[in-house]
Amino acid sequence: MTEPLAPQFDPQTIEAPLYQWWTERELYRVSADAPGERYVIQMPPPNVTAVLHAGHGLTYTIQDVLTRFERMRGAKALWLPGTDHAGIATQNVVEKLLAKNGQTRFDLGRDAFVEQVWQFVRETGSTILDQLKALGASCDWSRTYFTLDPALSRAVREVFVRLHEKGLIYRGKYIINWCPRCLTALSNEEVEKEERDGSLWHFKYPIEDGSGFITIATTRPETILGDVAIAVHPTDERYRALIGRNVRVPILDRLIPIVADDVVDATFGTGAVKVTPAHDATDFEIGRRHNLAAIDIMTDDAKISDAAPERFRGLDRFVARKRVVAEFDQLGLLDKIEKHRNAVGRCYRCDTVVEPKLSDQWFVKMAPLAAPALQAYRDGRLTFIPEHQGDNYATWMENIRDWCISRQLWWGHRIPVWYCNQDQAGETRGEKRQTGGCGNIMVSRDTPTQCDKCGGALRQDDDVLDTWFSSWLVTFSSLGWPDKTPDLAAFYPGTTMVTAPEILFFWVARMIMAGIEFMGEIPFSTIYLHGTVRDTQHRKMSKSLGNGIDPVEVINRYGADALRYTVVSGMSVGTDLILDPADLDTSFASGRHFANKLWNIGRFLLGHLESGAAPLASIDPSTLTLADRWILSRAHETIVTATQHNERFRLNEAAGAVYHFLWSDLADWYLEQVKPRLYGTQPGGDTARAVAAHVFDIALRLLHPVMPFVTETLWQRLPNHAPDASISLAAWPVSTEAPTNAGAITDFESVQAIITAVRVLRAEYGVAPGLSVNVTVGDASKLAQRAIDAEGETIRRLAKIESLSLGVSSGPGATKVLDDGTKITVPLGELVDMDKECARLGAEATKLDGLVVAQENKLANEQFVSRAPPAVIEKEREKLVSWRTQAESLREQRRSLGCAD
RNA sequence: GGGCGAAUAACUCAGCCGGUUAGAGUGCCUGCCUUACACGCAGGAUGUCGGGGGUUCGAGUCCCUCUUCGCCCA
Repeated sequence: MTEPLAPQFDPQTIEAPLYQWWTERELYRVSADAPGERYVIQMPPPNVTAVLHAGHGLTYTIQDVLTRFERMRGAKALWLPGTDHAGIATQNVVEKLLAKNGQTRFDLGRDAFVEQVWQFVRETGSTILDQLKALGASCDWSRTYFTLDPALSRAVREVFVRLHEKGLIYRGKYIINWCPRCLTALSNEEVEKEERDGSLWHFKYPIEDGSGFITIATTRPETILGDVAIAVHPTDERYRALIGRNVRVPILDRLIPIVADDVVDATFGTGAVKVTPAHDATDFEIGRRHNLAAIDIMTDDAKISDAAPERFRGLDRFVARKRVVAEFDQLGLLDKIEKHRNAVGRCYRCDTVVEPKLSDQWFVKMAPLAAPALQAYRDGRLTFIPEHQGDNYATWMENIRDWCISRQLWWGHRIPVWYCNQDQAGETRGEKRQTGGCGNIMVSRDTPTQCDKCGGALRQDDDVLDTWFSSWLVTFSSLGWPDKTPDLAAFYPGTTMVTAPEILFFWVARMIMAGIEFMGEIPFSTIYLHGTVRDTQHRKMSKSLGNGIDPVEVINRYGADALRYTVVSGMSVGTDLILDPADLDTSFASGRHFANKLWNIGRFLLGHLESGAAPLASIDPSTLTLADRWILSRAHETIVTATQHNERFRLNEAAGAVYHFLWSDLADWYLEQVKPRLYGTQPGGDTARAVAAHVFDIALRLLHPVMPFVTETLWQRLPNHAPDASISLAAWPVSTEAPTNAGAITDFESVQAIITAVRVLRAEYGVAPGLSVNVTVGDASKLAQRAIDAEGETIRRLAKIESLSLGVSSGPGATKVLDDGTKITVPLGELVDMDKECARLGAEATKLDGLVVAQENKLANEQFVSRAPPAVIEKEREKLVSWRTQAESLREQRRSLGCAD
């Protein structure tokens, strides 16, 4: 793996072979008995049919960074991958394929259809995993699971049976969210609410005795066909006298009562509402309280059913809505139509308007599971990042509702319930199910062959379980549960959960409940909810909007490292990541540029290390130059910063610190300083090589979690480690600041200040880059003198100085005053425009005078001096001294130039 | 309707426990093909820190309020 570096950085040629090398050597495979403290991240399993999108790119990069960081710190780090069978999504994909041939799943039949889905999954299921590999994901692939694997399916059944035994699973008729296109129930979380402009229709219902009308308001007129009552608030004076009387539903000629119920909002509409128990959750509750019938007026595909008068039957719900309105209008009973904004629920998979529908479904009673999960948060055992997400979690837990877990799909874990009856497959959903046989219902871990009561034939429930009913178990089902495996002991509970906030309730909250219920322990202690990838209009990236970014394309163009760095550095805790899908070049510029820079730093440095480098420890400290001591100090500062930020999930700050160290400190300053020693035009080459190799090694390690490919490529070519070692298993750097380096930072900063001052003056007066200048340093502070003593040669070279002398300059020159009052003067002779120079110095002096006055007032303020901490006061005093000195120095320079006041 | 978040340079964003002459990347301007890198080097310009009020010796940072935008829940 150590061919010479190509002159041009080409991520394509290094990344794929490197990943293969990591995989072949099984570097990220973790066994239960591996040494180290456990660190476990469960990968949120992508849908098995998914292809990588920008959101995946973000979340999986973060997870990989954290895993690689902890692995280098010596942890037994496991990032556990898998894929999700994704019931509705996958079934929809295959149904669409069938539709191309004019077929539906019903044409194939259940078994053939499911087999077809399996075949599809086998063909395409590894796509996203391959894409993850291109991203550089260091997961333990040997553990990859699929939620429909036999082992995980066994866990699903075990959980269903256990919950049933505890009385936490029940079957019941409730209003559920029904998708008339997918023909299945949806959980509350699977329904997306969307505010839209709609109408609020006011209809008049005649009172039975002909004494008048009562007017109701509704947003869904078609449901009038299922009306069984009118409800008003019991304290509503307007309607009090009418309670208990009957009204006639005009277009149905149905007589219904007026009832009083607390849930009616007297301020909404007319204060009187129609009650349709079969098509509205609130109405259902009212119906129960008042013993009202529930008339289901819709078929599964949202057409009007036989329960309605013949002229409505078979109409689409929205056609029926118009028809109902028209009929009221004809009868003169349409009071008015108001504009009304209301939230309509839509299927999160196909965007069809969801129909609240009365149906037989399986539910999990959630309150008993939620209580300990809420307690875990209250006790501080769960940490949310950002912190405020915890409140979201708590609110949801406090108001938890039962979970509808049955889905009328074919792709998924079939519900482990068997009915002893004569009814054959076909008309088996909910209310149409007839009970024959002995009526026994069996809930079983195994697949029973006959009724355990009468020995009769059994029929399994047709429905499958909600996809999340398997994914809420993965923190332990992926480790062998319900068996007590060594893996389970070694890797449960995990450590960190990293995911998008939108699946906090879908998945994260439920995993916590499942973990407590079945393992007796929360499954992870930290939940990092990162932001969302959005376009420049802050819209979520989505297929339908066509505003997505394809990470694979980005990787092909700029490399995974560039993608990863851009994503990590652009994302801080609690904020979204905005990228421009129309301009990938610009969006990924920072990562692209940095990867290239790093490559070239490596090319340069490694080119000078071919004959090896001595370990730093073997170098005589007295041979270290100021620059050496400075870069070593900076390296140690960077270690501390990067480590702390990574620990606090501030990955952007950590990456930024290393970026600055590599680019600004190492490349712009240290490598420039060290060149003569490397070239051999100055002595001290061994020391220079040792220091350079040492700090570069540190920087590569610090950067490795974010940019695994470039860092590995360069690191392997560094001397002083085993030839077949991988940086991904190298130790995370530890800061051990050498005492000899004390003060190196301030001293070298003075070197930088002197060089910069000369460069500024050169630029200001347009001195040709090739031309050397003379420089005099006046009023040199001790600091400046030390800097010149230590790095005079560097100053001369980097600022292109012919002669550098201490003392007062003679003749006209251009001057810069440093923070400590040191005057840097370039005598430029006739090049200097005296008026301009006087004005420039004057402007700077004036600006400083302002600062000085403000600072004097501050320090004269009794309140400040008595109340501010001593350290702050000391700092402010130093500032005042510095500003005064500078101002004085500038004025002095003006006098010497003979500037007019 | 309830809850939460955001508003800082032209753009995308940092700024952590209140004390910096308010930073980075990109873009822009000037000059450089200095044999690691033009995906580069050197220098530069640009800010009522959304408005108003308050707390404090001191506010981009804390509190209140208004405006605008976004998210979640009903």
